[in-house]
Amino acid sequence: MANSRDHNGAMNDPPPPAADRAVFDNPLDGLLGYQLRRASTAILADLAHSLADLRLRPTEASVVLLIAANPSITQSEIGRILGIQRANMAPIAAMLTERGVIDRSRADGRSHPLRLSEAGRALSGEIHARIATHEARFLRDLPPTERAALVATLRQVWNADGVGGRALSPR
Amino acid sequence: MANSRDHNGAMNDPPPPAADRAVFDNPLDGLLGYQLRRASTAILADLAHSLADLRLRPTEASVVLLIAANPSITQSEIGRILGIQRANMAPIAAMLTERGVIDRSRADGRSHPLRLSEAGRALSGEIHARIATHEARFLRDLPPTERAALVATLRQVWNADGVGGRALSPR
DNA sequence: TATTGTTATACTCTATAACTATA
DNA sequence: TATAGTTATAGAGTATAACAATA
Repeated sequence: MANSRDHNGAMNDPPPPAADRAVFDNPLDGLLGYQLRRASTAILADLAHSLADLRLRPTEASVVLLIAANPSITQSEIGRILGIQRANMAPIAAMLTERGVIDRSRADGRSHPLRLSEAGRALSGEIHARIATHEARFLRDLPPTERAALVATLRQVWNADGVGGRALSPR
Repeated sequence: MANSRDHNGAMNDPPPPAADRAVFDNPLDGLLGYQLRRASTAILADLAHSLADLRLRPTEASVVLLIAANPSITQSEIGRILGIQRANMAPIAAMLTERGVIDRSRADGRSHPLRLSEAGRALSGEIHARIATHEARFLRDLPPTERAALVATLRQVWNADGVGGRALSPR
């Protein structure tokens, strides 16, 4: 995966020709969308690897953490917060229930408040630990002040509904 | 990283509790991986929408731009640069050839240098224009100095092979 | 032996439509 | 009528294994 030798400190100077082997120009290198995709897939793959022996995928682990922080939250609410369709939450909730990670009370007849079981709380703690180690791998080369700024800027990028309040890509 | 109310270094404070409706805590909000995934999926969906009437998906458009910038590049080389498996490049190159976007010479017997056709160059120009507009939508709220810094920081995140030179998630 | 291109296949995430049962 | 949960299905990106042709 690592080929492009470039790090151009500031913007996008093309990398200096190497003379001994072919050098290619990557016109995507200065694009936010490209860098987001590459960074996101790299960190996601590493997270998947970090969680693999827990038999949890990143999405599933994120659901566990959200339930841990919000006992009695419903599937639909989780989906709205994490950007997961209701339809895609169903098999995740079913799997976590079947594994004994969550308890599904029945409050309403249609709403099912979700809570972690005892085992689920232990699992949640383990997920936290894995994620902390995982994140540190990617953040260790960034000055601490830049870390928070990066996260905050990213939050601003996808939460930007625009100055006029209109949403981007209103699917 | 637990679930405290979150630390955003400077920028977005969490929205003030509304008192009339339930407020949930998102323990993922301070995580780099989470913010990367949300930002990446948002911008990717917008890009897909921006390219839809060209009948190009983001990946395909990125291949066109890379060929435009590097005439005679091979499929394998494109894959190495963009992080696309050789196996996944094949149907993309076949489709672009069938549509008359690229010309495949046969240099080698096994290497096929790719070049844009006349129509391909026009398409490449259109892609550039679409992407410029698209990127501007997500960057317009960021001070210009922060834009380049953000892109450079993201590049650093996924290109960080670590201080010791070992690669992250070496699949 | 190594590389290019290819086919087949599978997994994850995402998306929509349609259904039920409740409210 | 609107919402919660579910099922079925499809699209897109990514991944591996295996093969033929070529170097």
